[in-house]
Order: sequence, then structure tokens, then C-alpha cells
Amino acid sequence: MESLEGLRVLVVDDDVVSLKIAGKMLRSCKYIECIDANEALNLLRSHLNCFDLVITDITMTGINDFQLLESILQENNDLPVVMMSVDDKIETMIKSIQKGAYFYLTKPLKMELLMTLWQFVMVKNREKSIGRRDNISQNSMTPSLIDQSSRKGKNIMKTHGKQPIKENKKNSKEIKPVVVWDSYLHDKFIEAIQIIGPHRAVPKNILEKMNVPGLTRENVASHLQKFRLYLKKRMEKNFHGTLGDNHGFSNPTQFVSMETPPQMAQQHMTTPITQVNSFETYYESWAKNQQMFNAHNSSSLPVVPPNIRIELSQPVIGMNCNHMGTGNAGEGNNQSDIEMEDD
DNA sequence: TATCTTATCT
DNA sequence: TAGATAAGAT
Repeated sequence: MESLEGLRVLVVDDDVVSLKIAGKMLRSCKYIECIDANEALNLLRSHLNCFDLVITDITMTGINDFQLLESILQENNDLPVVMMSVDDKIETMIKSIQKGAYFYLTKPLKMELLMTLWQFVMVKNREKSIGRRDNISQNSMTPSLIDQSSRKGKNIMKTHGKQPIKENKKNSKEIKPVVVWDSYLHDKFIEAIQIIGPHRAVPKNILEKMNVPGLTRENVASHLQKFRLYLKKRMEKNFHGTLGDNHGFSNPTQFVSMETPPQMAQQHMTTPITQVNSFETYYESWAKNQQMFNAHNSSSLPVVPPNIRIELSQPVIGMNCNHMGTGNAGEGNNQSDIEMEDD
């Protein structure tokens, strides 16, 4: 099946003209138009499993934005829902995907895009046969948004032996995207820390300064944790390296050791280990080192912690950039990729 | 109660 | 390994 033929599509739009255009485009399907959102829901209830796909406008009279999407997903989480709107803002698109939509179409609809919708049916069928969805997004039309619903299914967590079993309270139908910390996001993260100062670098402040739609405090907290760990490990390693061979950096795979002359790097490794105990200290040392690195290398490369892949050639969306096809960590052979190993 | 931090999970 | 999340700490 490589066309819309045979695909059972329900289109919901309160704009009659828009609906007629969609109808014309989708005439090869068992297409049912439906103006009223409640009518659409009733239709879906009475014809459970009769539709392969729902295309719905975001904004409709008498109903809140995304309300129909949420209701549909509550009733039938398997049904792919495609949102459409004249709104072409990236924030709205991200919000739609976050709410659980499979795809976002901007109006006026284009036949070329509609003709690719048969893929949703294939994806859905594959999900059913495999029994999981977590890999699907990597191959579907929303490749960078990794479905977290399967993760929500976990209800047992090891908790330091205190409360072994805990029910997950959150609605498992809510789909959250995975935030990929690409060079754009990480640069904004560093920029935020520079502006507010490392002593005030807490998730809330960083998030506020970053001002990235869709990014949450939890996302920032998670990244901050990794970043702190990286700085700590780096500082400790550098200190021990200085003690060991008196050349600053013992590990040749380290970013700084590759790019910074040992005597230059060692200038910042004179702090006794007893004083090297805070994020602020680690950060200042790291930032100083980066300054020297940038001064030493005319081409200022983005500054990143280890294992954060930089896709210099790809368009930056800010979050959820598609890393498909770049391989797993350790495979970064592409010239446009910079990847660092720490241990 | 809100937020941060840490440990643990996927 | 990266990012999400649970839960204790502040």
C-alpha cells in the first residue's frame, strides 16, 4: 500500500471550506467528514476500530485547543491523530506532538504530504504486531520524538530499600518527548550558567534564562546533573594526572588534553584537591580552560561535556533534533560530529 | 509547598 | 550512555 487508497480517515474541522478541500484530496479513502467535535467522538465510539487515522484541526469553535486530541487518545490510544492548523509556529507543532499527535500539517493542506499518511497505518500495524511502540518513533514521521509511554508502565522502583513498590500516578497515555541535548541546547545551557553565574546555577534559573519552549525544569536538572558529574570527574582526573606524570592530563582521549598544551592546562590544576569540592569551583576552572582553549584555537568549537554529540551540519530546532543515522556513541566518524569520551 | 539533588531506571 | 523519573533533602 503506497497511497491513501483503502485508508479509513476521519477528518474533523469546523471550517467547511477547509473540510471540502480535504475531502477532495482524500476522496479515495473511506473518508468521513465530521464538523462537530462531539460528533467525531461519538462516531469513533460507535465505530471503534473502523478508522485508521484521524485528521483534526486544532482550533474549533466550542472546544478547547487539543481537547479533541486528548479525548481521542483517552478513548483509543492506538489511533494515530494528525493535527492540522494554519498556525505554523514551531511551538504549536511541538505542543501537538507532546500532546500525543503523530504529525502536524499546516494549512493549506498539500497533496504530497497527505499521500504519505498511509505510513501511519503501517506503523500502527507494526506496533500491534511487535507489541511495543518505543522504537516506532525512530522510523516514523516524528523520528526525533521518542515515545515514553512504555517507560511509564514501570511500577516498581528500587528506592534505597525504603519503599520497594510504588504505583506510577501519572496517566500512562501522556506522551512526552525525549529532549536531546544537541549543541544548540547545550550552548544555551552554558550561556545561561554564564549569565546567572555558577553559584546561582540551579534548574529553575537555568531554565528561565534558556527560555526554550517545551523544555522542563526536570530536563535541565537531569542535564545539570550530568554536567556536574562531568566537571567533577574531569577535575579529579586532571588533578591525579598532574600528580602522576606531571604533564597535566594523562588521558590522551580527553578533550583538553588533545587541544591544550599540557603546560597551559596545568596552570589551572594547581588548586589543592581539598578545595576542589563545589560545582562553582569545577565550573570556574573549566570555563577558564575553555577560554584559553578558544584563545589557543582560532576556530572556536562549541564547548560540550563528554558524550554530547554535536551535529554542526544539521538544522537546529532546539530540542529533539534527529540523531537517527548518526549511530550510537562511539561511532562518531562523521566529520561534522564531535564526540568526546570520558573514560 | 516548591525546588534541588541524588540515585536509579530504561 | 543519555535522559527521565522517583524520592529524600532542603
